[in-house]
Amino acid sequence: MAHNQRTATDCRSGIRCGPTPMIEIKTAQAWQGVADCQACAIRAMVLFADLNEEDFRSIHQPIDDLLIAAGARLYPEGGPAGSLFTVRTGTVKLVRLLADGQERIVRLLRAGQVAGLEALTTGVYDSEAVALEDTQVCRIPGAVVRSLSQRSPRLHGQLMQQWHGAVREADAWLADINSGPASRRVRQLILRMRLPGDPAVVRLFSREDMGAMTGLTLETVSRELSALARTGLIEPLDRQGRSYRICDPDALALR
Amino acid sequence: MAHNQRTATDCRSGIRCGPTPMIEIKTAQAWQGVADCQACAIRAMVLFADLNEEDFRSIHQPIDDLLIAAGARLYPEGGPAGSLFTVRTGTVKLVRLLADGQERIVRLLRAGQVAGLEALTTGVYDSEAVALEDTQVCRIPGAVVRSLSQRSPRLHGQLMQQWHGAVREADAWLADINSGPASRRVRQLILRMRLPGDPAVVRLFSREDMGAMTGLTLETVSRELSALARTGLIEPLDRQGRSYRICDPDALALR
DNA sequence: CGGCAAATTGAGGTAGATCAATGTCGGTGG
DNA sequence: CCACCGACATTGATCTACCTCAATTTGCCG
Repeated sequence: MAHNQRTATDCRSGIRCGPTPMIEIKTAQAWQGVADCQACAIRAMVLFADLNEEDFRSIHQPIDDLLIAAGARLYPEGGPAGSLFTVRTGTVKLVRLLADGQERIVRLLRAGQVAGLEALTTGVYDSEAVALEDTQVCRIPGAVVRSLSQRSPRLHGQLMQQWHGAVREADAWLADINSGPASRRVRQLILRMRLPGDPAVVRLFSREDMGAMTGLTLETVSRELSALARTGLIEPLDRQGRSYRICDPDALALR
Repeated sequence: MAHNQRTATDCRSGIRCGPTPMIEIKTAQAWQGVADCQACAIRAMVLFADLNEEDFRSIHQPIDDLLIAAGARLYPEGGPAGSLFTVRTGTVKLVRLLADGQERIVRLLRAGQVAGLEALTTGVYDSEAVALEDTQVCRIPGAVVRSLSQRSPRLHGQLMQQWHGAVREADAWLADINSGPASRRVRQLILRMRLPGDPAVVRLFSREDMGAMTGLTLETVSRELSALARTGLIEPLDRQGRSYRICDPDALALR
């Protein structure tokens, strides 16, 4: 692709707090928070899985529960990284701006993953984070995690796993959906975007975003999707091109 | 690129121990080892920078100093990850094998970086690691680092930095040298491969490896290099196409 | 000197980019 | 309720950057 100059969907608004904005969770209330988080989609916020009450008492900064509207930005590339964000529900894209103004989506984060781990080290966000749909996150000050991770071996282990997951994702992103012909890229992307609850269904994104993920133009992505639908490997479930039924997963996985 | 079927340089030999094979470093000798490592290229083995003698006494498994011959493999993709490897000198490529037999280089590791951090979590290597040139590494059992990292806050911090560096590298690999037209990819790769000691000189690799790094064919890489040399942005320093002088860094960096 | 591996260069074909038109959905206002 | 509008997906027609295939060239080593 000879870099298309179009810019991605506008993210005009900053962080927007939803119905339950800025819920402060600290000390005694923290247990409530943990209980909530353990209840929330599977592993979300596992970071704090085994902290004890004393640990929570030592937290002197607020942990906020935020609802990020679709298209809103969690933080900008190069911005000061004060907090990390555990994704509870929804999807976050990590975007890097190229020198020529193009945007490249380097990774997606979903429930249980953490955005902004940079807050633990350099203090500068390496990429922009934007919600792809309405998304719930917990905003945790980096200092909180840094100090707790010294004390709690299991938090320490969870951080390792988060980092490892990020590296794995990044490598897979390159090897799976940014390698080979257009058809393979789109097919791999589809397989990765299956709903955890129902693997026979995918929720996709704007063709522009899908292009920024695969390194293709939006037109090529659209054509490939149409071709897959025509061949019967997938079947549209709506008329906006966002949901598809996967009819033949094995055929999609072919090379 | 419609996936070229050629396979990468053969890595027939396994790990080969060089002139100083299997030097066991433990307990009392460990201090020697640390001293050596601090002397070795800049930050190599910073992982152990601030451990004390008691920490070293608690190491019950051998830490080996290995010399990996160019082309030899440290570990295979999917293999059991028992150890991690700090690179002291040389260059290691991390390779992922695609479904169609193609190989994709997802990252390079140089002095001060660590290969096989997976040994700290899943215990399975996510990618193959192969020395691109004669390379010195320290092989450290994952169990050693796991247990020490509980005790030493600074080792803990060093691990965070290593993970973060890996993610940054992976993202940059995608955004910088796997995006945009062929010329840009090759130029970005050149800029990244400058010698730390002399930023006006680059050491490159086989055109095949460079293709696996950029997602281009070896012919395209060769053509782009020739074009850059013809335009005077770079100048060959040998006749094997491995070393070049960078004449105009700013022009190389252009978009 | 001969043989091999790797780099370079050339000629032609093609996958995907580009430019452009049309179609579809959802919202808004009369 | 319908006409209009803007955003986005789809489809078509060309164009081109890169791949593919293939021939030379170059350097290295026995």
